[in-house]
Amino acid sequence: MYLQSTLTVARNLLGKFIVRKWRNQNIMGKIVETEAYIGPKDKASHAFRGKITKRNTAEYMTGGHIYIYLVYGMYWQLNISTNIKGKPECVLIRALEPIFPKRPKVIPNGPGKLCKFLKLNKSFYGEDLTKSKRIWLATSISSRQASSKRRENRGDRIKKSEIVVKKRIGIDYAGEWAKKPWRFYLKGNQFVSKK
DNA sequence: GTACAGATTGAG
DNA sequence: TCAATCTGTACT
Repeated sequence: MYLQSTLTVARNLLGKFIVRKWRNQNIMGKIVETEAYIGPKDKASHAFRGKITKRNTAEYMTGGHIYIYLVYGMYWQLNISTNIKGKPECVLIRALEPIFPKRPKVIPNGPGKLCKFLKLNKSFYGEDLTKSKRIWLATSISSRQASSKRRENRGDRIKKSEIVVKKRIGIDYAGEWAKKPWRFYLKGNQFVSKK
């Protein structure tokens, strides 16, 4: 799943569910927006030119690990490493559609707010999504909590025509790379970030 | 030790 | 349009 090319994974993640166990309840959201970062060639990647720092080592991990870091001193960014060990590629999760709670205080319609919604912080750095007991991915949701929207919650049924491809956000400094169409989101979904 | 950028956000 | 806010990194 996570070992394929980053662009493929970024696409495949759309419509999947993130489940986060927190205080005896499962916070859930459907992924509606992702971006691909493909180092070392990608200037917008933290691993541009193969740079290895303390901050970005998780990006080099084998697919399925969490790469989380702080930007602007305030906001966490949730990434999932992709491809094999040693390839600094990852997918940034930019927005979720809240499933539970359905009307959260913080709406996860942006990468910073998404981490607030899921109660994520540095303690998740390098977490293995395939093994973790506190956060994992699901392709569909069978829980009662999501039953009212069961029809929309078929995470594995995203059609190609429902995916919009655009250039990435907030990386104008990356020149040519900023124009790459490596941002994916679900057409018409109200929780996709703006700008 | 200091300087400074930064994959954002919400208020104005 | 713009400032808040702070960690990691690259310097001295």
